Amino acid sequence: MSATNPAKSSRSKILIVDDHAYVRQGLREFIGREDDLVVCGDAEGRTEALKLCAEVSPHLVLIDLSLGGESGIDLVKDIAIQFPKIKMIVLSMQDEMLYAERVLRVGALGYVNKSDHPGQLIDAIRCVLSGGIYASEAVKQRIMQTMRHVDAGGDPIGSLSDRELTVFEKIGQGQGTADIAESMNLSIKTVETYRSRIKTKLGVDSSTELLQRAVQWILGQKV
Amino acid sequence: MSATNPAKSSRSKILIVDDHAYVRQGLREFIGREDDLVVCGDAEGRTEALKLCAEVSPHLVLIDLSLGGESGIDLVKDIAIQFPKIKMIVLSMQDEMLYAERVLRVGALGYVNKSDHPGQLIDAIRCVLSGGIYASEAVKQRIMQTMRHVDAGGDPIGSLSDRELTVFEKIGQGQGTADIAESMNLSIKTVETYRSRIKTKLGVDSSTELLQRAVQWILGQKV
DNA sequence: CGTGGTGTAATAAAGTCCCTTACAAAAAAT
DNA sequence: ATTTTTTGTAAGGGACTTTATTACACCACG
Repeated sequence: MSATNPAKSSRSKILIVDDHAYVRQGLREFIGREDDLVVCGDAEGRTEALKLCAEVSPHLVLIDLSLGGESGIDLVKDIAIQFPKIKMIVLSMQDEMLYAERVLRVGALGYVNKSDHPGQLIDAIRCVLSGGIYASEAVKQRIMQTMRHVDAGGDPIGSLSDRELTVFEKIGQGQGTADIAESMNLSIKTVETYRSRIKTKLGVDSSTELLQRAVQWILGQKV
Repeated sequence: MSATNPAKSSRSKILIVDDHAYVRQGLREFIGREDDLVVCGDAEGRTEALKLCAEVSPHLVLIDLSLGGESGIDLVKDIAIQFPKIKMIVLSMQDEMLYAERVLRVGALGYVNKSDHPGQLIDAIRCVLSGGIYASEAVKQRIMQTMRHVDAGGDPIGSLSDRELTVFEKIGQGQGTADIAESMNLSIKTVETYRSRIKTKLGVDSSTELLQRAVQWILGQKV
């Protein structure tokens, strides 16, 4: 059978998950143009996606991170557990860095930005289908940078020392350096040292980013 | 000529502006299925959109609010001034009343949510093309309410001016003052002024709190 | 026994924040 | 129709924060 029509039988089945009908339609179009790929279904939300994974056994699922209300990350986790053979690529319109690491850690094999050229998505799909991991240069570098300071554990926040973690939490609660120093009975200078060590460990450059990460962490890191 | 083929000559020309290729493609599909409408072009950003308005004179422009870096509101303003006859509908993925009001005030005639059923968009297009103004019940009610007493008692974020809101969003994305100044082509000093006006309007004292609020707003606007 | 991470803190230069002022254009109020 | 307020833009200057670099004692791990 495969000998009769290798082209058709080797088409890889892609499932699309996005909460916007327009995006689903657009993705169908772009993917449908490739003759080694075929869209085998689309889902608006998580339950529908899981149902289709079971029914059509896609080779790869394309997941939008912001599934209106629901969290795309949860879907990634669910699929990783329930269907370990299905590969996943996450599509996001958010600022890369924030989510790329998380998403790759919980089981996705690729991360593509929605505003990238559609050709990149196709490249990513082929790359992941043939056993690779796909991420932009920037993301890869960032991950390397973070990994450098982390021992196999995964979560860079786990590598913070006790005092560093305390400071990190207080930062996330909106306290400034002076407040923290006071509440911990330390010199401002000491708190500054912790801040800079935290920044190094998390691979963060600016104080704004540090605060952003801390606030997110405090808000339940559930994205 | 028009007698020979009335159906074709009366098709209304629609221009699509969205920064995501997938959404543009999806919209093309959905709109193309209607036989009284035709997509006469699509643009990724503001300059391209304005160029196409001049070249193809669309009857209606469909504008995505979040044009990656740029602000969709500015585009609406530009088109309203340069092409007063072209009608506009704004598509947004935020289910925010906040944007609807702004956008209708600066010249759009319709506001549709991206996660609504595509049929609603088609309804909105027909409604606007035949001289109406389209907004969901909720939006209409909210506008009435706001018009009655413009004091923004409920949502202080609603009292931010357009530029202030843009800055607020960028703050929430983790951009620092210098980054924002650069991306908006403003002086750092100007951005600082917006920051302090935002702080006054939101009743926030420190920059840490400001960032915290902005991050929360960005991460789902309902924490 | 030294090597490295942790807890503490300082100095100095660069940068940011905050308050104040300014002024033109647009919008709202009177 | 004119006055007042808001918006968009920007600067000056003092206070404060951040960043980079250095220091040193302490404890633990190999």
